[in-house]
Amino acid sequence: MTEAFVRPPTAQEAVLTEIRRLLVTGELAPGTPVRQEAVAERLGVSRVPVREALKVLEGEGHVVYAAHRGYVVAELSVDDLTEVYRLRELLEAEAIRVAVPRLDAATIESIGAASRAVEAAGRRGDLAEMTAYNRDFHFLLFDAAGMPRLSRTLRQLWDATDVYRAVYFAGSGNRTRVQHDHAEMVDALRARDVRAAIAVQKRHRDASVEAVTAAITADD
Amino acid sequence: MTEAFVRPPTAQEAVLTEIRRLLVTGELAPGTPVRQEAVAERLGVSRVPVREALKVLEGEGHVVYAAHRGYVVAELSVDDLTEVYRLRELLEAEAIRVAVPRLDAATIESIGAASRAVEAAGRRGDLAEMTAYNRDFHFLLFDAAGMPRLSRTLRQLWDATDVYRAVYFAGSGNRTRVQHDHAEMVDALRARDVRAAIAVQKRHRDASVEAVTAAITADD
DNA sequence: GGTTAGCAGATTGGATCCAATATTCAAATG
DNA sequence: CATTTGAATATTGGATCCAATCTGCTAACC
Repeated sequence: MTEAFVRPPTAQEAVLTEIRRLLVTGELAPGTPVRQEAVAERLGVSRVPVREALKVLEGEGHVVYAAHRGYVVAELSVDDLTEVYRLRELLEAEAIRVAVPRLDAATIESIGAASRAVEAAGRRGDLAEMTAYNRDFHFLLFDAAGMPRLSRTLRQLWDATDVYRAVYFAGSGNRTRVQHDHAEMVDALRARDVRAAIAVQKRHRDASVEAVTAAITADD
Repeated sequence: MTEAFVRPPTAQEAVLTEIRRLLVTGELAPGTPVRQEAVAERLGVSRVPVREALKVLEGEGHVVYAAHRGYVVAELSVDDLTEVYRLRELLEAEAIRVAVPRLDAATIESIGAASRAVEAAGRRGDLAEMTAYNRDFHFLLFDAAGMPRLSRTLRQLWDATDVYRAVYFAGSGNRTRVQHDHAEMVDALRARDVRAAIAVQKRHRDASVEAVTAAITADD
């Protein structure tokens, strides 16, 4: 079977992925207004699909909306960040508690593969791929809990800080730390050790919140 | 100062509140497709604001969307329900832990007032107002935690089961139980007793999940 | 007879045009 | 000189029209 060619079935979807890309790469920086006309022209579509895509992003909290004034890229305060990570702590612990006893060998293998993919991308210095595979690594585990709404909520929380995630991977010191944490996590999963897995995830997250906080407070 | 006259600044907003009303009253029942043209005609607007409102509702999980096939009112399985209540348990406990020590007398008074409003609406037999004031009662407390993202996530979870909430209030036995629980909660808040408040909330929620589960499984 | 091709009808997706609102800036007024 | 009023411009919100896609049915074919 050849690689399926996926044309987005709708323009809104194409617009959505493109705006997301602009957000994570920082081309649309927090605080800047989003001109519908500009986005539409750039992507060669009309303003209608742009507006629908922006409504989705509004729901996810990536942009804030005011009637007749339009959309602005959301800014994340340190308080917001602290809150996001606290909620992640509560919900990721739950996901791990439920998922670990249910894990099969194949899933653990997939998680290990994602870890190696993060490493490979890191050696190539490809930050975008690193963050993508890192996300795979964690959500393969979370999704294994079989709680779709929990997964969805966690994705929203991860999305909220995605803008700043690349910052974390930029430091090579952080990169080796990530590798180490991921390896520990896979060991804990193989041993079906819930407590250890939660502890690793917490350390992992704490290191990240520290780096991102530094990044946010830096450019004020 | 006279009562401010609030005209919805945009049609999408008006459409949004109207569709929400149709959802909670059950006029748009779970599983039924949402015809854009029908909604638009009913509200005297074009399909454009309807589509944008539906995108918001999609983000909130009230409708599910498939490209070129349109929107369908979301159905809630028992598994979904169990998950929603489990997540509420985790997050409401956090909200109460943070909020209770921060509560001032005025907020506690407002919560008490909301409780009396629920009771009054109950005596009138007005289910819609009961659910509204009940929501006020709980979110006055949750919001007091000063964690906007937590409040938002909790609102999403409450929204997801809103369709079935009226069922719970319909039974007069449940109504007196709610009054009793609310009174106990106010006592716990006055005493600044976090453990008691969390325990009351849990009992309150468990009773609700039982009633709603019964309602869901009934009509299958 | 069961399966598939193809043709209406219905419904959604997108583009264009017009209306409503907000913003900016200059001029008039105290 | 500060304030405010008003017009011009930019931007968003909504309506209408056309295109693309899906659905259900009929008929041809194996």
